[in-house]
Amino acid sequence: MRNDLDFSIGKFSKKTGVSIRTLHYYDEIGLLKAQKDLSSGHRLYGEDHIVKLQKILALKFLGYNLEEIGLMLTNTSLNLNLQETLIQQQKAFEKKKEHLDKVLKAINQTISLLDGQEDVPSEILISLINNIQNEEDQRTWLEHFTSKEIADKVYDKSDEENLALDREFIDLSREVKRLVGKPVHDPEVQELANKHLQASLKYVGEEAIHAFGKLEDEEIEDFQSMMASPYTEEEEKWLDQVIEYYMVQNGMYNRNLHNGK
Amino acid sequence: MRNDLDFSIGKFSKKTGVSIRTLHYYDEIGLLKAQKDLSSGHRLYGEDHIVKLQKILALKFLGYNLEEIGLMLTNTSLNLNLQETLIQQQKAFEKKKEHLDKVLKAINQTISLLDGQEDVPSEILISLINNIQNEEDQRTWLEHFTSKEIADKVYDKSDEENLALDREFIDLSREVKRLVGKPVHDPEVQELANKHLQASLKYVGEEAIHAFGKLEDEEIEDFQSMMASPYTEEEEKWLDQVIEYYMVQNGMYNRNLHNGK
DNA sequence: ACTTGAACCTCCAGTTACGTCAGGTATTAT
DNA sequence: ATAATACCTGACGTAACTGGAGGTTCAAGT
Repeated sequence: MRNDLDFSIGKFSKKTGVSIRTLHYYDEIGLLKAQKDLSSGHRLYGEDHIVKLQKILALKFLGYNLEEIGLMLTNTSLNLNLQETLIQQQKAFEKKKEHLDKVLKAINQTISLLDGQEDVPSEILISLINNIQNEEDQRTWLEHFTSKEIADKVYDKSDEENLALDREFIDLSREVKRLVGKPVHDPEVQELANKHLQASLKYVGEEAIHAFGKLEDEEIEDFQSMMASPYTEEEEKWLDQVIEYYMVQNGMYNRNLHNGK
Repeated sequence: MRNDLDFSIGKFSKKTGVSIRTLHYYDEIGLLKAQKDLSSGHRLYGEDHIVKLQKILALKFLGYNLEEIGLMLTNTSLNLNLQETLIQQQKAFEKKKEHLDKVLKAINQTISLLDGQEDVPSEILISLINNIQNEEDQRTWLEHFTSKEIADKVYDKSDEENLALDREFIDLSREVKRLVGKPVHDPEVQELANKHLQASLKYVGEEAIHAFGKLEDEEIEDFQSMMASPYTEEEEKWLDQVIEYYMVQNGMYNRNLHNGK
C-alpha cells in the first residue's frame, strides 16, 4: 500500500466535491477511514481514498445506502453482490418511476384543470387527485366485477376527453352545492338530476352502468370507498333523493345509477 | 358542525388504510386532531375526519410535505396556493424523473454488461457508472472546448454500440492488469497499446482526438477529473509509458491521445 | 362480578445521511 | 507575533414516521 497522503480534508473535499462534513461522517461510520496526523489530529487523504470514494459515490448513485455500500466494499466480491442486487434495484427504481409518472399525471391534470377556471372547489380537486391515485385499483376492481372491455372503455380516455369530463363535473358539483336543500321536485333541481345522469352516462358508459345494476350493494360500497366523493354527506344524501325522484318520475328507477363519479 | 364520531382509531385506521401510529402522529402535530373521549382518553373520528384525511393524502400524493399541507388546509384558499405551487411541484418532479432515468440507464447498462461476462473488475464497473453519472457534465465540457458536432458524435451512441465499446474496454483493462509492469517494448505490450489506441479512436472519434491535441494540459486534467479511470495510479503510469513508446515507435507522438476513456 | 384478551393510551428511542452551530486547537500568511 | 484560515470534537436538528415498554380501558365470555 502506498502512503502518499497528499490532501488535507479541505483539499480532498474540493477535489472530490464531497463536503467536509460528509467526509467526517464517512470516517465516523468507518466507510472511508482517513489517516490521522497523530500530533494535530488532522485527517489526511491519499490516492487510495479517491478511488474508494469513487466507488462509494457510484454505488450511492445506483441507489444503495451507506450500510450496503460498506458491506459491498469489504466483501471483495463486489461483483457477485452487484449482479444479484442490481435486479432488485432495477425493480425498485421502476416502481418509483411508475409512481412518479402517476404523480406527474395528477399534477398536470390538476394544472390544466385549474387553468382559466376561477375557484374550483377544493373538494373536487381532491376527488380528482384521489381518483388518479387509485385509478389502477379501481380499474382492477371494475375488470374483476364486469369485464376488461368495460374497464378499458371507462379508463382509456384521451387527456382532452378527461379534461372536458372533469370540467363538466366541476360545473355539476357547483350546481349541487348551490341547490342543495331545495325540494326535489323543483324544476331547476330536476334539471340538475338530468344533467348529472347524462354526465355519469358519458363518463362511465352504458354497458358499465348496466353491469353496475347487477351488483350487490356491498360490492358497490367497496368501489365507492375507493372513489373520493366531492360531496359532503348532506349533499350526497340530498343528491340521492333528487336522483331517485327523477328516476321514479321518468320510469327508470335504479338506485345505483348516479354513482359513477 | 356535525358531531357523529363513529370510529375508534382502529376502525378509522382500517377504513382509511392509514396506520394507527400515523394517525397518532398527525394528531400530535395538529394536522388531523381527533376528538378525545374525556373519560377514557381514546380518540374518536367522524366523517369530517375522513374528508380532511382524504385531502391530506391527496396533497401528500402531489408531493407536499406535512407542514405545507397543514398550511394549505388552514388557509381557506387552498386553490390559490395550489395553482402557484403546482408549477414548482411539477418542475421538481420532472427533475426527479430525469435523475431516475439516469439511474435506470446506469443500472440497465451495468446489468447487461455483467450479463454473461464473468468477473468484471470492479474498477471498470465503477468507472462505467461514474461516466454515466457525469455524462451531461462531460458533454457540456466537450461541447464548450470543441464543438457540438463532436460532442454529439461521442455521446449519441446506440445502446448496442455502447455495450460493445464497454466490453472492449473491459477486455483491454483486463489485459492492462495482466501485463502491467512488463517492459514497454514487449511485443504483447505493444499489441495492447495498439488495441488501446484503436479503441479510443472508436470511442471518441477522430475529430475529437484531433481537437484534444490542441488543448492545454490543464484543460485536459479538468476533463479527466470528471472521468473515472479504471486504473490504479501504477497502472496508469505504466500505460502512459507504453503508449508513449508505441507512438514514438510509430511516429505519431501525442501524449494525450489515449485519454479518451 | 370476574377475568381475559384485544384495543387503546403516553412516553421514549431510533431511523438516514448528513447540515449547522459552538467552542477550542493547528496551521499558514503576513 | 499576530491574525486569518483550516481543522477538530461534540452535540443537536431534520422528516415522517415505526417500534417498544409499561400501563389503562373496553368488550366478551363465564
